[in-house]
Amino acid sequence: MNQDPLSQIFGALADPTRRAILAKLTQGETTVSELAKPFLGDMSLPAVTKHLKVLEKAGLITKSKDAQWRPCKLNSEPFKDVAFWLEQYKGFWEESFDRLDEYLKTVVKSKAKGQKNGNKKQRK
Amino acid sequence: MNQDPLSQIFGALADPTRRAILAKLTQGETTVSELAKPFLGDMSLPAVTKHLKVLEKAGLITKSKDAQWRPCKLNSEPFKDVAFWLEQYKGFWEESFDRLDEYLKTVVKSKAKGQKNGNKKQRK
DNA sequence: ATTGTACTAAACTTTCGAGTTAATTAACCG
DNA sequence: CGGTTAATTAACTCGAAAGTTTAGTACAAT
Repeated sequence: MNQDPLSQIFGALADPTRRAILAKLTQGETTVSELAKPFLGDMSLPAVTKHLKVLEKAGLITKSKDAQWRPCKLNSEPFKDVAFWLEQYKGFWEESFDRLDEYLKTVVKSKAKGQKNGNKKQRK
Repeated sequence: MNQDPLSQIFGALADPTRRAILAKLTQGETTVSELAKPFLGDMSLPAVTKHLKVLEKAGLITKSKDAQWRPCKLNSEPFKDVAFWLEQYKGFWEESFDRLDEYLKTVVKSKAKGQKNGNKKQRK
């Protein structure tokens, strides 16, 4: 896995089991075995432990200690990071005001290139 | 890779090269070699082609044909999917109004369990 | 002390992702 | 046609991710 924060976060989210765990945690803190229950038909407990470790390394959850239990809870920061990253694209899908603007920019760019390369076939 | 849409999307986003490509595409449609330029010091052209294929399979971009060029453009749907998924957690990080509510729920739950299992040591 | 419960660690297998180089297709140009 | 540019395909390496089983740690209850 790439080690930059966003890559770790997205990497952690790219698994339905881990997303299901996160969804469960929106209902509040729970232990590892509680979180594992829905998946024990499909995979072993150590597998779930590993998923939790991935989520933890991405900062999405935090584990604490309570006797032999390891209650897990959600962490908000990575979600904010994703939201912040998404912001960059909000403008993109929410309108097409600046479509014309973008189009004009690419036209200007290829015109400039055209003069440099003679009359070879150009894009646009 | 897991094949459900969200996993493919998040998987595609879990790589800085691919996110850089997406960022570039917010400035408008471009060809493969244009997109590849910033990375040709770090990796080969086929590597970039592969990244584009991952983005395409996730639905994040679309390739078209223009003579020997393959102009790529952004697709909004997957971004919407991510935004929609994130919504589920917005409430979680934006306030702690219902923290007390959640706390009370877990207390009620463990009390009920306590009465079923006698006086064995319980969480909370 | 011993047993039971909650969880983790270690060792291993298997699959898959990310990169490589070399060859190939496809389109244009002279 | 022959050459160039744009991009992909094929075949391969390498490492890491995701799962397994087995064993080990830590704490509590009896």
